[in-house]
Amino acid sequence: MLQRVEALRHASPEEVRTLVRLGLPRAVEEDGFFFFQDDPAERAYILLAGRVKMIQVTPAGQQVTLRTIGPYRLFGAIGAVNPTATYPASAQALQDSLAWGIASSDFRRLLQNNPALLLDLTHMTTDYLREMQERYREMVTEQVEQRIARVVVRLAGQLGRRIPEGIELTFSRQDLAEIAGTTLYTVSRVLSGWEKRGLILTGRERLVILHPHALAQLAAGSLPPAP
Amino acid sequence: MLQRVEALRHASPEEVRTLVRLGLPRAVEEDGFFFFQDDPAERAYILLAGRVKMIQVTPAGQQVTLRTIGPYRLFGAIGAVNPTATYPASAQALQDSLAWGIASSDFRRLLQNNPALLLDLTHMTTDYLREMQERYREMVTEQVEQRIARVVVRLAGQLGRRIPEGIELTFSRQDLAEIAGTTLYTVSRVLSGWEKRGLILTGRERLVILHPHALAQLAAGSLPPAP
DNA sequence: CGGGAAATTGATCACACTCAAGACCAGTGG
DNA sequence: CCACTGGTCTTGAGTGTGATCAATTTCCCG
Repeated sequence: MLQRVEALRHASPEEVRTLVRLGLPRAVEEDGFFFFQDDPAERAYILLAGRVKMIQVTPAGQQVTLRTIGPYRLFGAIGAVNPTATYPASAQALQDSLAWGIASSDFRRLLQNNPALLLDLTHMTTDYLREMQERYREMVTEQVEQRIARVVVRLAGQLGRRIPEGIELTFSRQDLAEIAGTTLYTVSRVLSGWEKRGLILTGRERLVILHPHALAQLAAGSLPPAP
Repeated sequence: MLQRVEALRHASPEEVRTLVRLGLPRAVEEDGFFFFQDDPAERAYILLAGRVKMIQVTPAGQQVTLRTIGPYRLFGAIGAVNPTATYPASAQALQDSLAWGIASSDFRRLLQNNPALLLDLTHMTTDYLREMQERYREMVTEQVEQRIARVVVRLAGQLGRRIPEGIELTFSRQDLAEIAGTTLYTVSRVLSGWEKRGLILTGRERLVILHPHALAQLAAGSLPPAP
């Protein structure tokens, strides 16, 4: 099962067994938290089932979603590796979720003994860093509609389900707003506009992308926004 | 000289010598580029003198500054390590600058042979990632004045010079605007406001922080913005 | 001095946020 | 089976922040 985790591609079967032995499963129900921002980073997690979002909360209570995690992906690892030894964000379950937790000390020991694994982790980190840099630029320079399009396209690639009509996503307007850095009102208006134009179907906590290509053009800015 | 580079703390003297032998110096004058976004990442650099900004340019020509690099700091390394093998941003000299360039292949070989170095790089990357996540959240949730205050405080810590009156920074309004993700007009207005309030002195491509504490409060949001 | 870039300041405007009211929908219990 | 309830979503109206545009002014350096 853990072989499907891209972070463990270079782990030996024996090391995987060690991880299984040292780690322990942790189930969190919808809206529950695996850990909170600034808590001491005691464990790194591998998500086995469900969906988790990494968020930061401002003093004023506003939520910003940094990314969403799907099955077989690592989370909390930055905190586990970083010298500050605290989590930089909170991890909240979007659905009932199950993860495998590995103590940070075990995780670090594993990395020390296996440079290939450490290299993999570095690649994952730099990939994520690239993405954050891109999203930062997008946040600064692009308008809301384009940003929302980017979010939808990205989520479709990561967590979309193919159905006959197109690609289905299950996110509330609020979820999308927190990811795109806007309000649920704006998201609602934009999605309504797309539906009128025939690009998507919308529903409660659900949307179906009918024309992925058109959405991708919107995201890239090559298609003008609605009139 | 290269011992002062935090990325090489765990390099053996012999490895440092190897780097000196394998690398080559590269001087770039003000406004020149060390490399461009999306170019193949042929070298990683250590800045020896001057100042360099990492930027992304949008299709429309807008510039976003991701970070500024001071002496003895590494840049271009993410591109050199990442599997995509391209630079995620362009590196432009803010002043006449000198850097030591190391071929990516040599850099990767060094990391493979010395896991401690790789670990250091991982720490640097995760630190930077933390910072990007924070700045992303700030960009989404905070108002301009607060963001500009954050930029000024951060730059003061990294590149400020102590002078009798306070801390001196040499950045144009345009520079600050690109870092804070706003326009030079807004930066100008905000700085004028601070000067009227006696928090700073301003000049051409220059500002002096008289009351670091008050600015820090502005950055933290605990001091209300100007009326 | 004079040229040119940097900075200031005013006027205008648009995007998206805020607040408010109500419609819609899904699940629950009588 | 239907009414109720709570949460999600929609839509409208009003507003404010900060971008944009334009016109000077200031400053530095040659």
